[in-house]
Amino acid sequence: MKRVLSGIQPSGQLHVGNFAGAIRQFVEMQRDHEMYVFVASYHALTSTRDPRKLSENIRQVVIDYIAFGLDPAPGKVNIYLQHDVPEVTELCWLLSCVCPKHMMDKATSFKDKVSKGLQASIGLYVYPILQAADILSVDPDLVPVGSDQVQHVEITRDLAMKFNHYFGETFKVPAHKLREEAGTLPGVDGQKMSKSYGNTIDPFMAEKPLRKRIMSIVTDSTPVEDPKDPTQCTVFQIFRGLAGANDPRTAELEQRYRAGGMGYGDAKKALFELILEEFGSARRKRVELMNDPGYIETVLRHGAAAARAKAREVTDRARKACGL
RNA sequence: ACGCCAGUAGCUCAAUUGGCAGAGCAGCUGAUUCCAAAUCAGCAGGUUGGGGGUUCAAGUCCCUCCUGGCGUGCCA
Repeated sequence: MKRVLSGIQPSGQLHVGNFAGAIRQFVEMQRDHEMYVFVASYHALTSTRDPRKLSENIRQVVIDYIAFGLDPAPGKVNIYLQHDVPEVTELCWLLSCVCPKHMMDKATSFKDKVSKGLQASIGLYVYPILQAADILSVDPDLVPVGSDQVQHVEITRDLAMKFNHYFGETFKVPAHKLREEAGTLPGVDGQKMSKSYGNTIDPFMAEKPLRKRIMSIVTDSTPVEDPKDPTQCTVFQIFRGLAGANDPRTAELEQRYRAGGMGYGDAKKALFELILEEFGSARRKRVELMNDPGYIETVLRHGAAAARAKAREVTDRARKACGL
């Protein structure tokens, strides 16, 4: 069984774009993979200075992932907090010492963030090394990522190979697995759905605001009676992204677009119903989980124990290899 | 460590010799619309970075601290 590692950012409310883009694939992968999923709490510190909010977000993202269907039962998915595995920071240091500075200078995510006006701490700068440590700490076979993260996995591979070259075979060099980008959804304004654009749809919202949110999706002004091109419509793209391209409901909605006589208001109602249906069990589960903090703690404790056992092995290997 | 510049609504910025803290955008509510967009009407938004002082009156002047940017120096 292949081992898979993935990290998630505790960046506040998740949205249906996250689900279609990544979470759903984790849920599918858990059937036939050994999975390690961690909350990137150290990484989060590169961009937040609000302790209360950070700890809230960390807890919430765990709840939301489980609500979405990640199964934290022993032997299924190991969910843990990054800072519960301090070995990661030691690995980060060992890797830092084989990382040429120019490798970080070239990292596009750093350059992007700085050009957007984010304050550049050393932590943000060496972020890819910490990420390499996350990955290498559990000897994964695969690291599923979006296209924006491919470079970071390449850096991980480079650092692992460099370390192995200098100190002998130590790290398993992981492969990245590009996530299907078909999962990318537009937001209510038609741009890519992203928290930073403020255009997300949160499947856990109360029904009334949720409905309003969906109704506010930007459309063109084609009259009701005219046929419409579904591929040009944000509402349809979101619908298809959530229901699936091969789902009969998607085919039916597509027909109604092409036939004419259906207004965008109806399409939005269909999307609203779809979201309530698809996320109904997640919504209920989330309420249960929020009322059971003890359970979340247990999950995290088990996850941390499993991840830490792996991380110790790897760290021991690395220490010995470099002469410590 | 020292020096210079800056900090006003979520964002970008105004505010005359010290004289009622404002605008644009974003946001929210309503009208309109199949739903949106656009437009119109309305609403909300603030410890002017914190504290102290001068004054009848401080965003504005003085002191101090904090944060950020830039520069110089010092130590390793």
